[in-house]
Amino acid sequence: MVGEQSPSSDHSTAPRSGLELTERQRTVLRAVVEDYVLSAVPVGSRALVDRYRMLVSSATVRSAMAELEALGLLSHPHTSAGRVPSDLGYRVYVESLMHESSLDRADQLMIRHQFSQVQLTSNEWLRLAASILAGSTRSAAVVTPAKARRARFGHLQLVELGDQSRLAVLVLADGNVVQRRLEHAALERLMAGSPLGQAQLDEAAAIINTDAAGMTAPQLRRRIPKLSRLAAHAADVVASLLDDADTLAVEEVFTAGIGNVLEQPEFAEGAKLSGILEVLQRSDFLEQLVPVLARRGGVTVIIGHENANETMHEVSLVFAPYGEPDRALGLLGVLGPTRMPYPRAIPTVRYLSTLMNELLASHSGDPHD
Amino acid sequence: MVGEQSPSSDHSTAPRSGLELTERQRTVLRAVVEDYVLSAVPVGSRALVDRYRMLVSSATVRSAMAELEALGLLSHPHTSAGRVPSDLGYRVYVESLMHESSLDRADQLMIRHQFSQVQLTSNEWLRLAASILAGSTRSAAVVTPAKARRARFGHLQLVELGDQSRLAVLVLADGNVVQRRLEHAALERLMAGSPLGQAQLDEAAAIINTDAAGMTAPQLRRRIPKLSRLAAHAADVVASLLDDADTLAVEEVFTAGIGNVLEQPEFAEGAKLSGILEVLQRSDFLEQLVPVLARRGGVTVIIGHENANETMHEVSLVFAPYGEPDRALGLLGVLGPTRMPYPRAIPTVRYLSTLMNELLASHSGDPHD
DNA sequence: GATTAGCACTCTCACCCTTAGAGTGCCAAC
DNA sequence: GTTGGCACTCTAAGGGTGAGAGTGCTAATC
Repeated sequence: MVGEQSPSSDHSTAPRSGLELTERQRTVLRAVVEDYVLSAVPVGSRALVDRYRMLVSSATVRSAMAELEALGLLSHPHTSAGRVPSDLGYRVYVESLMHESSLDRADQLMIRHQFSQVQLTSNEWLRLAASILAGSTRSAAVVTPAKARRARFGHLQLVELGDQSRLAVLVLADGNVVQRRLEHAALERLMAGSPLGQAQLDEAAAIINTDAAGMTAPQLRRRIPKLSRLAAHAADVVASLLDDADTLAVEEVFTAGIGNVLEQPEFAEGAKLSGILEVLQRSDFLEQLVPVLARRGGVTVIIGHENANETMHEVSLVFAPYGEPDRALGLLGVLGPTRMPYPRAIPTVRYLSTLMNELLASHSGDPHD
Repeated sequence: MVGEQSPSSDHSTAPRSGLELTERQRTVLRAVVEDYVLSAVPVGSRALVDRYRMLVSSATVRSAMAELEALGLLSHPHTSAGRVPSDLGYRVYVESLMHESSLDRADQLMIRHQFSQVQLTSNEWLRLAASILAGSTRSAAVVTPAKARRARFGHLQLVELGDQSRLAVLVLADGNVVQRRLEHAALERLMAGSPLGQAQLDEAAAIINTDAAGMTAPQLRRRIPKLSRLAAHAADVVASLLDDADTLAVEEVFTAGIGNVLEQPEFAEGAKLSGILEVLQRSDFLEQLVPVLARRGGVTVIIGHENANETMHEVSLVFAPYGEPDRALGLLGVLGPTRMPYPRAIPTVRYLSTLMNELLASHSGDPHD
């Protein structure tokens, strides 16, 4: 897996396995990739010369293709078919051949505008992000909410509701909000039947708020014995809410544009995609991706077999983290066939990740769960 | 569109367009439907006699088939192919031919158990419902959150957070919770720079809480001029939160098991499904379904062309509402090819809808948004 | 009168063959 | 190093054929 940081970044930092291509080979490889991405049809030497107005004969291109095939960058569906890029071919293209522009100013504005229309308070903005990504790249998009690897206590509020029940609202350190309606009976029993007023609830919350700042669930549990009865009960509730936040993990995945991928000829038989969708919904797949993406930062491209999961061997991912590594971290990106318009997908993912960073920062810890 | 209420309900209440079938025709139609649902292959007279140990000859079955075809219940892909049920054929089958059993006791327990594992506080339980539905029917499942058609005020709490910002937590009359972090500057400006303490926030909230019970956004807005400056500002925030709750509407749709449908031969070319997925994501489609399902109550089956939307002409829906009509109403159901195992899908959808009703009622208005 | 056996007929599907065309690889010439 | 030429290969599309499944009809049977 190799990625890159920004349009101006040095793509050559990646392990290149000592590949030194001639200028001609580079030109041919680039042309093959770009033609194939557009047409989905294996591309022959003749067609290449015609379409890209090359000043050499098809025979010359043919020999360059043969060299590239020997290097493992192109392959042959069968003897008399044109060439198709291999995963490694796409890799080299992404690393050093692609003309990558940043996103159109107009597109940027349009995207920004759409975000301005929606409240960051709900999950809607993640849905929006997925839908923008999918529309703009014509691939399937995936977005996970930004949350801390380990939920930490931020602030607790116990709210007396009109109907006699209570609501615990827990703001996590990463800005997410978890809430739970408390059973009437349980609390009441603790107080030997005497009804609890908002005042007592506030008192219990205040104890926890000063005591538990930044704590994880186990840390908080260790403190429980030292607390008063009411506060201990509240702490117990909080600890279990923290557990919830931990286990939910990356369960919530927003996808969009699956139809785009279904339309691609490589997935003409729909059954191919069904396994991939399943993997995507399984929490472990994206979860394993989090540390990798976080460490690399910026956009990471994973092409076909580079994917650890075998089911994903026929697709490419273009992903980026957003949020802050030690605070709340989410993922976003697109999934498509390896024959993906990388020069379009990469800047779009990059722009959206920086934009979402920005939104997250400006609303500093805005709840969106 | 015709549905039915419970396993013991009278299916014959539905408009039958005066169809009177002989016993033989009924047997043959039932066999054709059940065979075709399993095999996905047009079924011929001979195969039917063999597989269902009918005590008549294939010629007899043939003439019954011809009669059924004349009635529009079966059709012929081409002259020398077997018969395939028409949408109307499925309709009659669902109405009066199907042996519908309620869900296995074991299945019921398993489903119940899975729900006991998950907090009803988050959207996770809707996701779970979708995933159970999809797994149990091997179709695609769709679940929308239960919410009131028109959001009404329930209870407001303004929370002073540790980091100087504030959180407005609004509990709707239907039990859903909406929240928004308030911009620091805006509130402060109103108070001419003097910092707001929790006491003042509580005061503002208290005014609204006594004043605005059960109000919709426009109703609340009409009251704003009569309120104090701080309370008016709070009311403004609440009104906009109510707006949010209204417009989000059915936007949030949980789907699962799309892969199941992709595996069906009728969707072998994935492109067919892409349009359907799109329609499903469009809010208006499910939204239009809400009143229909609510009015009918119980399970509603919509087969192929019975679907108002043309894109959906090749699929069937088995849907039911859950929640309370005038309070919070959600939808759940499955989507699959018209060749769907109705005797399995219908009881599953029915059981899940009653179960979710039960859960919703026992947690009476439990927040799950 | 319903049921059935028999039979001619129809249509698809799988198979094979053939051909056109695209593309390759190689080699000798430039 | 590049190129034109050429033999070779392989696919994809088209057409023909036969087997098989299924139908509809009719005349005979119960």
